[in-house]
This record gives sequence, structure tokens and C-alpha cells, in this order.
Amino acid sequence: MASDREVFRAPKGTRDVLPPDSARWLEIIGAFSDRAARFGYGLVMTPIFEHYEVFARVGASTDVVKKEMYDFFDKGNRRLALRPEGTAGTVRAFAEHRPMAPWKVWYCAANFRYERPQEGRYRQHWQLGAEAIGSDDPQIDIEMIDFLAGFYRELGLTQVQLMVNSMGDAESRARYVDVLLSYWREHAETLGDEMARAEQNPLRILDSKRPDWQTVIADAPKLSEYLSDESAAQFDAVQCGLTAIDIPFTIEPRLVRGFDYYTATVFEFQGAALGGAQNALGGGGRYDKLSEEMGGPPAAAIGFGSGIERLLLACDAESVVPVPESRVDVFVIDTMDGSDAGVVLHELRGNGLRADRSYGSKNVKKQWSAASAAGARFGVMLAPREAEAGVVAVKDLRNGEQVEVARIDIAQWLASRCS
RNA sequence: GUGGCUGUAGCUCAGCAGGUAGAGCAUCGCGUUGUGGUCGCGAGGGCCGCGGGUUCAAGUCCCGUCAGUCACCCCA
Repeated sequence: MASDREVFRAPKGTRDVLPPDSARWLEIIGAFSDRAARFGYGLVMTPIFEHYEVFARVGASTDVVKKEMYDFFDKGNRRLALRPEGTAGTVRAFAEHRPMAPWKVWYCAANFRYERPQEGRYRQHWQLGAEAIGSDDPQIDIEMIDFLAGFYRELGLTQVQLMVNSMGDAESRARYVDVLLSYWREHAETLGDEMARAEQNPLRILDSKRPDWQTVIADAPKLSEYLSDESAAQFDAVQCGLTAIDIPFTIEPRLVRGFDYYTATVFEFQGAALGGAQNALGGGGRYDKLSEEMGGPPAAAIGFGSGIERLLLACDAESVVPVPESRVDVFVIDTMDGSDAGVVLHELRGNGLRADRSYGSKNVKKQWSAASAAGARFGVMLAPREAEAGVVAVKDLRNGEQVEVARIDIAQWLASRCS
């Protein structure tokens, strides 16, 4: 593929995040971390790869497992896989360590899926997520959605729509799936060669975007009509809770989400400002049986994941979370051999100032130019004449005014002006 | 995985119907001697994604490939 002269490129579907753009990532992750702390969620970090079977529990009929998993055998012949989503590894950790329930954790992690890349859809993508394991209280569903809705709001996003649905419990869903499947069979002609998919996972067809199916899908039986009393009551409680805290939502009966493990409440935030089909900003739902399937204790749970790359796209579309201007407080210019600058910088940085310099022997003009390019508020020049007098020249780059400050006072002098 | 579109300097793009590459921004230099940002002038930088084909001649046409992108699939 790559000839000898060709430069290496990041693998298909992956991207580098570089400064200054990376500063937006810090801001977003910081905002999430801060919100997580306010909601009582602690950071969890699980391995980037797990035993293949851990992720396989996500569901045998989900594409993420069936055809998108980066799985491999290691040198010890263990079958492993790169994490395709955040929940499975977290639940595995819960099952393994059995922390006190409810276990409320958040993460920021890269996920890997072998699929055809597009904008907002990558083979390695990052998700911010949270999981609350060990409670079936619908109050925690509400808290979870509040967590994520407020996160978007605090970033400044307004074009975000929340869809909710209930997948019901196992019994109600089984009943519904039967009805749905026979409905698809009645319309086998429309579904054509995709009928096999309908047979394997009837729910999957519901959220299809194929235009020629839309009328058939619209008339399909609704899961809500088959919910057990208990499931319906729980779904009601969630809706009431959301209304009570002024979180607008739409009930979307066709929202089924991609993973087989979901039960009861499911939700998804869509970025209205996002073009294209990649408009799901984040989503999640309950997975009340997953812990047991991982060999853990029975533990009802709920969680969500939110893609950082798509979040950035949404931020671009709404012109929020801009790339911050990179600035330093002070730029040190040394007209001698450059070693004094090192000492001064050590002092400045030790005093909490953001300070930088040029490297290598650069003439004074270039150094001042570099100071300006760095967005420095002050330029501090170390030069023989001033050094003899025990002072340094300090120039306010905003107005060009220059003064002399005693060398021993410089850190204090600047610190008091740059806080 | 299926189908469509795109691929030219670091970035954004122009290059008309095939005749051996241009702009803006960025970078660097100069406008002397210890001072930036603004301004003026100048310079460097492109196997035109890669490989093959058609042609006297290809950035420009054809095929393949890689990558990006759009729709489907699926999802964040």
C-alpha cells in the first residue's frame, strides 16, 4: 500500500487531536467531570480491551458485536477485543468487585468499531458516559437524564432534543416482539431481502431510515400498547420526573437503540443542528439484567454514553465551546545566552504564571515577535544594560508601555498583575 | 458491507474544451544599529493521494487502489 516515499497516515477512521483544538476536548471533559462530581459519580477506568465474551454479552444480534468488533488472539491465545462501548466493561468491573450499590460512575474512554467511517462516525471514537448500577428506582433514570441534559445545556447547546421510550420488561417485550414479527411478515414484500434481519431482530427495523419502509413502520404496532402494568408505571414515573424538572422530551415509540441489553427506559439526545445521519449525540437506557449475565449479582442499572466527536460537531454548528485563544501571561526575552531566561521562567512559573520563551539563539526582534504570537500580556526582556542595574525591562504588549522592574521583584510584580 | 461524490502547496481553494501548476492565509527574509502586533516589499514551499492505462502530450480522460465525504446499514 504505502510506497517508501509516502508518509504514514493515521489508520482509516481515526484522527489526531492536536492543539489548539485539543483545548476544546479538555474543556468538554472538564465540564463533564465537574457535573459528574455534582451528581455523585466517581471516575471509573476499565481496560481498553476485555475478554471477547464480555462484549459479546452486549447482544448477539447487535451489529457492534456481530461485525464491528476489533477482536484478536493475544500471544497467550486469549480471545480479546477492543472496547466497542462503555457499559459492558463497567458492568464487568461491577460484577468482579461488587462495590456497594448503587454504584455511580462516569468515564471518558475510546471505543473501537470496525465500520465505514463518515463525519461523526469513526473507528476510534471517544465517549463520555455514566452508569448507575444497583437500583431500579425510576428516580435514578430521571437523574441520569438530568445529568446528560444539563451537560449539553452547560456547554451552551440549545438545539438538542430528547427522545424517550420504554422497552418494557422481558415479558412485555417478548409479547410485543411476537406481534411485531408477524406484522413484518405480513409486509415481507416491502422489506424484501431484509426480511432475514427482521426475523432475527424485529425491533431493529423500527428505527430504519429507508424511505420506502416509512409507511409500513409508521403503522407498526407500538411497544407502549404491550407494556406490563409495572413497566408502564415506571415509564410514567420517569416522564413525570422529567416534567417536574422542566426537561422537555418527546416519546418516540420507535426508539429502540442498538444494544440487546436494554430494558425499560431508553433515551437518546439528538443534535438538531447536526447535519446528516449522525445526529445521535448521546443516549442510553436501563439494562437491568446485564450484571447477572456477566456472572454478577442481580443489579438493575442504567447508563448512557455521549460521543465527544459528535458533541464537537454540534458545538461547531451552534458556535459554542470555541477554540480558546492560546495566551501566556509573560514571554521572556533574553538577549544574552538564554540561561537567565531559564531562571526567571522557573520563578514565574513557580508563582503560578503562564510563561514561555524562545529557544535557540534568536535575535531580539524575533523574540518580541514570538512574544506577540504567543499572545503574551507582558514581555520581559533580560539584557546586559538592565542586568547591570539589577532590573529587567517589562513591556505591556497591549499598549506598548515599557517600565523597569527590579529583578528580585519581577515574579511578584507580574503575578499581582496577571491574576 | 452496498451505492454516489471528492482527493492540487502547512490550511482554504482556483486551474476554463488534455499542452509540462496559481491565489489568499500561514511560514521565512528585508524595511540597518536592543522591541512585537499593524503596514510595505520580497522569498521558499507542490512526483496535482498512490499505481497503471489511453495520447505526440494528463492535474485535466479511463481503470485500479488508498483516503475523505454523502446515503443505506448501524450508532456516539
